[in-house]
Order: sequence, then structure tokens, then C-alpha cells
Amino acid sequence: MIQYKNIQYQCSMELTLDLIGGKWKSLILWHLGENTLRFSELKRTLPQITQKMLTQQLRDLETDGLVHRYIYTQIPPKVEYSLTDAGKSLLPILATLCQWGLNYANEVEVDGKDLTCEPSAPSSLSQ
Amino acid sequence: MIQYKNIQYQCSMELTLDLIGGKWKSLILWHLGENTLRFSELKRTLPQITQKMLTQQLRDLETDGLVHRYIYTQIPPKVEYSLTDAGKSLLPILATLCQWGLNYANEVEVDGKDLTCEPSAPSSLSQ
DNA sequence: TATAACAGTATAAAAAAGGATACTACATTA
DNA sequence: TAATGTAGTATCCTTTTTTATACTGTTATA
Repeated sequence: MIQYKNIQYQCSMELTLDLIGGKWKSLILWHLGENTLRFSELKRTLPQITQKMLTQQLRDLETDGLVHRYIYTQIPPKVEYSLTDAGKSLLPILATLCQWGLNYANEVEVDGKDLTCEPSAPSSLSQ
Repeated sequence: MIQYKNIQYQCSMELTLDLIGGKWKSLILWHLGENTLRFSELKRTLPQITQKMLTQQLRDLETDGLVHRYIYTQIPPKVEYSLTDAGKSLLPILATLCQWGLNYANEVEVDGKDLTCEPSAPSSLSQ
């Protein structure tokens, strides 16, 4: 039994899935990878996410100590996001999840060759 | 890009998390482990789950080819659940997720020593 | 002067996930 | 005869998650 944020988990796996589950978190972590990305760069990397969701998920990840947020006191604003050490320690696991899904897709389904486990466009055009 | 059940995934990791995400699926898979369990045994192993959710999640897992369902034509009914090969191939990944959560909990938080990555009570009293 | 870029916030709504309760049929047990 | 165990369904309801849309203030650019 484990407790985090007033939630009781029977198993630490549940905690892990709370931290990286949902529609966006793992994708954000994955795309951050080893890079530092600005808010707008992340937004462009995940075109389907709304601004609100991106903000919300980044706040959660920051609160959970997986993502670091650095605010440049500039105008117009500049905010950079990067993985903390805890966040980076998730990368191999995310890679495993990705690889398993790939195998699953290739064995069970066939819609979609050319799958990749790399973040699609590691655009590192920081300003 | 990959498609499964009319859902488009940008990355196969999203697919994986759809298959094992949610409140119960990973826990069910984990508790099945190498055992075969009857519906009521699973229910007792996860006391908090409702009958509806257990049925629903097991159906999903079956549809996705992760769990096998064997019906004995008896009265009262007897139905046994076990992992398929695809399901078993997830076990190492679940163990990794569990272990990561354990480390995270020990480093970030402290509420809850004696965490375990073993299914709490591997009760294998099949009738 | 109007527009775009930046990093958001606010509000409402829709969709998905999860939960509570009652019910089924049949056989065995008390 | 009534209660219990089996593996569920059916219905309704609540909570959580996700989406859509409009809006903020400042600066640089066209």
C-alpha cells in the first residue's frame, strides 16, 4: 500500500500509470526526451493538443517532479521545458512501452507500417 | 502513424497505454500473472472493483488478445481467465513500471514502506 | 495602424470512465 | 424452505477527462 497526493495505491504500478497515463503525458515526456523545448515548440510538435491541455499536463508533470520549467523574464514571454532526472529515468520505460506496442501492432494488426519509436520531429530550433 | 479499432495513434506507445491504461487493466494483468483465476477469485483479489468493471475490463482484455477466457459448461457457472502469450509478454513491462514507481515513491515521497511488486496474495485455490 | 507571436487563463460543454444498485438462472447447502 | 454461490446484465448516476472557444497583455513586425 502506498499513498501519494491523498490517493491510495495498492501497487506502485498504479502510481506510475497515474504519473504517465492519460492521453498526453507520456507523449510530452517522450517528445521532450533529451531536448529542451519551449511551450510553442511542444504545441507544434503535438498539433492535436489544446493549449489548455498542454498547460495542464505540463503543470502536473512539473508538480510530480518529472519536468522542469524555466521562465525567462522577457517580453514576449519565453518558457522552456525539460525533463528532470526523474523524468529522464522514464525514457527507457517509455521506449519499452513503445516497442511492445510496435510488436503488438505488427503481430495483431497490420494497419501502419513505418512505425517509429522516435519522437517524430526532434526540432531543436530554440531561439 | 498507426491505427487500431478506428483510433489513430501517432506513436505505438499510445496504443500500449490504451491497452493497459485505466484504473484496472494493468492490475488485472498483474494479478493474473502466471496463474489462472476464476472470475470470483479475481473479484476477491481486487475487492474495490465492481462486478461491472471487472467484466468490462476482462472483455476488453480478451478482445485485445491479452487474456484468455475459458467457460466450463457447468451450473453454477465456472469461467477461468488466464494470460495469452501476448499478455504474458507484458509482465516484464509491468514489473518495470512497478519498480519505477517504487523508486519514485522512495525518492520523492516516504508514505509507504514495505511496497511490493508482487501481486499481494497469489491465492491459487482453484476448485 | 493592424497583425502576429508568445504563454498562457477562463468558462462552458461534451465525452469518457467509473460506480451503485438491482436483477437474472440454476444448483447446492443449511 | 430459504439462503448462498456462481458469472454475469441492465439501468441509472456521478466523476473525471478532454475539448472548444474566447480572452489577456506586451512586443516586434509588416
